[in-house]
Amino acid sequence: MATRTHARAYTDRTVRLFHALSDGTRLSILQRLRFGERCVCDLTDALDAAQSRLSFHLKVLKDAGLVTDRRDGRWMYYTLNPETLDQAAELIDTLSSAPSAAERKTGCC
Amino acid sequence: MATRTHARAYTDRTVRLFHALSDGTRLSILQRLRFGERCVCDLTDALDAAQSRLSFHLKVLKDAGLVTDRRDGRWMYYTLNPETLDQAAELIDTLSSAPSAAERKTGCC
DNA sequence: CTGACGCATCAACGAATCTTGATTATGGAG
DNA sequence: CTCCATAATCAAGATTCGTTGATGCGTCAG
Repeated sequence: MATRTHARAYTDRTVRLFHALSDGTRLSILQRLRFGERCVCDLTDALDAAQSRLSFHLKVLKDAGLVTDRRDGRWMYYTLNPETLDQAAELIDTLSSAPSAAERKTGCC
Repeated sequence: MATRTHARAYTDRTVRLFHALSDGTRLSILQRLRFGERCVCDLTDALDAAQSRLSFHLKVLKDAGLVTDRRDGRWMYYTLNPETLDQAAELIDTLSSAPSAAERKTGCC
């Protein structure tokens, strides 16, 4: 059933999103990016972390849609993606909200 | 330094919170709990999952503060904890908000 | 008391995740 | 072209996580 597939993809995306937020290094990166665009070298200095480590975490954040990147010469600049953050907040709001009439009718989920 | 310790504990708590949200089974549990209190047996039926598996995930959710439990006879009832969900939403809002004047003054983090 | 039920906990295993150091790819400087 | 800087990717190892089946603990019924 198509809706099943969609539900699956929806869940996968949500899982990836919260997984990306569930790591200290990645949260530190996001905190830094609140102050604006940063290149990887800025972050290695600020967080005192190896370059390959940051590349790894930046990829996780990017795959989750939490950041976007841009190349300028030999530098890669990373920026927060507020859209995805908003979606994350929405997902949480949904969890703490009462089920709709339609949801109550169909039982659940 | 005390503030360092506090910052560490704060980060740990945040990491645990989002980690708890980054699993399909746990998200399904939370979805069910939106409809109200449920015992473990309800959830094993609804999610078609082994009992020990649900116990494991419920513990993760409880340790993160996302649910609370209550014993009634031989049944354990689990309930959503909206406070923690609100905190999660706040954490995300902070990430997507512009840094305060004080934050900009002290550089960052 | 005894047996059954509901659930938590444990041990063991495979899978996923994170870190580190080395290698590769890309772009700019000389 | 050659060399250096920046960053992505890879391989290997350590750690954490999730699942399963077995065991233990508390509670109720008979």
